[in-house]
Amino acid sequence: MSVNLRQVAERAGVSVRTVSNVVSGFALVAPATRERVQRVIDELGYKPNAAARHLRGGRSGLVALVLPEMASPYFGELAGLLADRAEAYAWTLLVQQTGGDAGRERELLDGVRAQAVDGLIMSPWGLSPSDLTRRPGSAPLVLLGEQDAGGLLDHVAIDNVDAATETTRHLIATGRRRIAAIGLQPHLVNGTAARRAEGYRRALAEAGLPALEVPVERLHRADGAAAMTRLHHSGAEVDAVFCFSDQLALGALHVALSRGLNVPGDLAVAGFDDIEDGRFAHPALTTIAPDKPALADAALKCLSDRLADVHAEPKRLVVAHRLEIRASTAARTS
Amino acid sequence: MSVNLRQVAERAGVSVRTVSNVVSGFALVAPATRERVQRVIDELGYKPNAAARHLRGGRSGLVALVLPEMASPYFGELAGLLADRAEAYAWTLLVQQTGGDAGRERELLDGVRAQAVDGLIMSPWGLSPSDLTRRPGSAPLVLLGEQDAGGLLDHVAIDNVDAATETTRHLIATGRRRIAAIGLQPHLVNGTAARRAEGYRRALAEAGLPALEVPVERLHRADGAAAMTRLHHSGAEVDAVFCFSDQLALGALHVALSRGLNVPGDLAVAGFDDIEDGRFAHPALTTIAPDKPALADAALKCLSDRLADVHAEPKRLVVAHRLEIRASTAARTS
DNA sequence: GTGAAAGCGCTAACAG
DNA sequence: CTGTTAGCGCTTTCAC
Repeated sequence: MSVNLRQVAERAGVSVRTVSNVVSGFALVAPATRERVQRVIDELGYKPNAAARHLRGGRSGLVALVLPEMASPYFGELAGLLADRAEAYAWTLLVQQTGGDAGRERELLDGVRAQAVDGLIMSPWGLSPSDLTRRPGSAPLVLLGEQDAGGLLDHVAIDNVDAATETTRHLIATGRRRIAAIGLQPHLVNGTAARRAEGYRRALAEAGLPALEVPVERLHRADGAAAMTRLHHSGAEVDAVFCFSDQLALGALHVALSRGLNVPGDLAVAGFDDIEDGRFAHPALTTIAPDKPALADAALKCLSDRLADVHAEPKRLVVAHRLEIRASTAARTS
Repeated sequence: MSVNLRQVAERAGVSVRTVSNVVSGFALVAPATRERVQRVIDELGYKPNAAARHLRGGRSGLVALVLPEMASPYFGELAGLLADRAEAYAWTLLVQQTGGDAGRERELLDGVRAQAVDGLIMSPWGLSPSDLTRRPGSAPLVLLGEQDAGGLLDHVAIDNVDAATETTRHLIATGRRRIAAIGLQPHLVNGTAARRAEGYRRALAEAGLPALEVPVERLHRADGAAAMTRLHHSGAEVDAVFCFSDQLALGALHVALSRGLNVPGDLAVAGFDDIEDGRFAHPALTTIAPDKPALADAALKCLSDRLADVHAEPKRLVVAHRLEIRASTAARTS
């Protein structure tokens, strides 16, 4: 078994209290004592027991990250950033996947783990904001994504309406007139797709252009491909598609290229999220680039603030985004 | 604060022992008592305290996943599979990133967290197998990837030499004669790239063809792009590139297409890992598809077996792979 | 500056 | 079948 405080204390000829002081570094200890104790700690390879600290102090040093899926490039990047930056708060990240399922989200929110972590960072798809406010006493929760919970929950996100408006305006500015949107998810309560659709419609309305919206089941490449195929079969003449995620856009792009379309000549394609794939696609994908490091920092900071003051006013943090214009939406040279 | 055993016991008019029995379900409890206690548990919303259980029982229900980076599609997919399947073992996954850095790997392996988890699943890049065997008493470790630790460590992997041989033979069979390999990492002790290079050389030797190896710094798309650019500038005439990861291949593909090359007409491109990107690239990427679900299952099973018997003989588990032939290496129609 | 001891919530050995 | 209780390793209050 591993070494404990008492063994270190005995060996160093001091009490456990003193060893504890040396380890935590807070209380005053005579320099000579401190050095002697430290030597014994190194010698014995003493490591404080996390379970005992947790039990005693009520803090585990663990933060749960609850995501629809880690394999998605967007969430993968975000998880990586969060894991790295969590270190500044002495937190370790624990990841749990929901598949976007409401039942599973509920389960993870109410489960044993939710009480054993210092906080949760979650990107809900299935649960509505009002569902999310109804939770028995588990750890503080910070949401990723715009969630209209009537100011009752902390959340961090970009301004999706604005980003979508900007993207659609860009497509219009490059001379496109028949612009389809791929990515509405009518079956989800999650408002992100709805907000992007709102921005899309707004820009089209400004220009007096008609909207053409193609719903999808999920947000994978295959869904983008299927939507593009449906769009094609519908006979709709389209000169641009705005996809609500880069994955959808890459799927759509794949189908367009396979059908022999010239992108951006015949069809412009824009995405959302700025995943690495999109930068190396051919043509490279125009996209909305959220400031992901800022998003990760904001989420952690928000959680940290909440822990410091449980009764503070819930925050709504908006992080920056940037329209990243690449080859897939270049203006037609006609 | 939250409810504990004692409060449930008092309310139900039984001892903590009985409540504990009801919760764990192991010991015998009279049906009437069980029901009464269960009702109080539900009423009070009692949830067992993970810290106390951990302290008492020595098991945290946590498994650390130590990876170079979560944002990489391959590791993202694997992490997702592991997180899902860990549930069958009642484990929650905790993820830590190393960036492939040896110091960081050491740190995570020896740190406090490594003692507070039931086990670790790790994909080492910086530490050599012999480094990995030198560990003070932390939790059991299962390695991902072929690690020649002289049979001292549990590890699960595909047969990299075989997979690379197969891929190279395929390129030769489609009529390619000047086949470059992109992805050696001479600065890393990790043997994976070396094994793939071995398979590549073997197949070339069989056919009496020369090898042309391009090293890379890391395994991102940008590195593949840089390698392809260097290859081009070197003036080497090449009709196929075998990249040791799909990310490298996608970077190389991007550069090739940007230079106006026809893929697969002028140049065949093959990758490794079967990430979703590759399937939707244009042309779709030929690749080695490891059986990732099997890999995840094997790693968890291996860890579970190790926990059950600390002194069992270390295992070397080999999971299946399949050469997935797609458009990027189609035979030339000349 | 340092020691003694209580107690966080749980499990399981011991008693009945 | 159920009650009582020691103790997992740590922090911290209280004494000295």
